Amino acid sequence: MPLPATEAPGRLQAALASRGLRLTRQRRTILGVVENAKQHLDASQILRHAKKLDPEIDRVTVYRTLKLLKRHGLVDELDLMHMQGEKHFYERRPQRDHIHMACLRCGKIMEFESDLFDRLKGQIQRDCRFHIVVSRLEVGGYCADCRTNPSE
Amino acid sequence: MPLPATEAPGRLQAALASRGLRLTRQRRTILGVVENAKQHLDASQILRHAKKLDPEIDRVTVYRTLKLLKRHGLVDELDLMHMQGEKHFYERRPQRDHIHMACLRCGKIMEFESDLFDRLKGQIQRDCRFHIVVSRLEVGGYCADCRTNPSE
DNA sequence: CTGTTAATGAAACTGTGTTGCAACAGGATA
DNA sequence: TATCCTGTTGCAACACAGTTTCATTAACAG
Repeated sequence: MPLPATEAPGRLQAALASRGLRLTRQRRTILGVVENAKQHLDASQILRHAKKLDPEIDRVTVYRTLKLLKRHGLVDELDLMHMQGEKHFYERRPQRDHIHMACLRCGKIMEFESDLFDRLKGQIQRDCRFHIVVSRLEVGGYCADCRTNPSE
Repeated sequence: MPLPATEAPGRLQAALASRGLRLTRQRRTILGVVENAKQHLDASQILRHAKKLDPEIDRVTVYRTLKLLKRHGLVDELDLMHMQGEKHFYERRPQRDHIHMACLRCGKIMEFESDLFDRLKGQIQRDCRFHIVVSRLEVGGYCADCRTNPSE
């Protein structure tokens, strides 16, 4: 469940256009799907949603568009600890990075922002003289519900 | 490049045995390969190394053994930011978690331990009442060498 | 409107990882 | 050391995410 979108819709479209990339019908559709998603979607889910809006869209176009968005830093790719096979999930890159927590029992995905995380990234950049472009912190474990109701 | 192993060799074998799992010839071979690896290896590299020691070994056995080690928390699975396709890399689980930094230009993988990382995980466990079983922090960006010698 | 050029769709292909099953071997027991 | 039970192996076939090739189509600049 991505954190609530606090920015105007169409931000991805605007970002692509400002980089001189062609805004095709298919790209608009896929961008809309990613932008308005209520959960993290994988490529095949994105294709399924996009096909409802435009039945002609092909899965290759979905893969190519996701690759493009990733390369431009407009979406982040997640593994969510590979709980459901090897697929990848996508979300619009947020203003502030967050951590993904995956419950190994109920499969729920939670997000968490933390100053410590921001400070840790600052430390990496300083101490290792490493310029961070993308970061991903995922943890697997057991959520509060599954710890208190292990019988359910 | 995994941090230097500070423990006696054969730790993985001992750990498997203590859990009552069968120590077959093939498992000994694969455990040895993982334990003595100088870099992070993926499944096909582990198979190649294992085949040199035991040409009869099958790739399916490698996959099954890695799955077993992962399930028992004896090895960690890494993605290393998917810089070389979708394969996974493996390393013996260290006493203390570390961060993996992948240079997007030269492909080098660096490791880094940090108190802030330990504190961040503590915060997650407390604030989210989430019991962490496995964690993975990977960052992609540009290393010191590639920042100072962008022309090479 | 037109031309250039990038994007698309369709099919075939890669490569990683999995499954079903008959044959085999670890290791506990006597 | 021989025997048995049961987990493990090897093989072949499979599943599936993601990529490549290339002919066709459509953005959008002029």
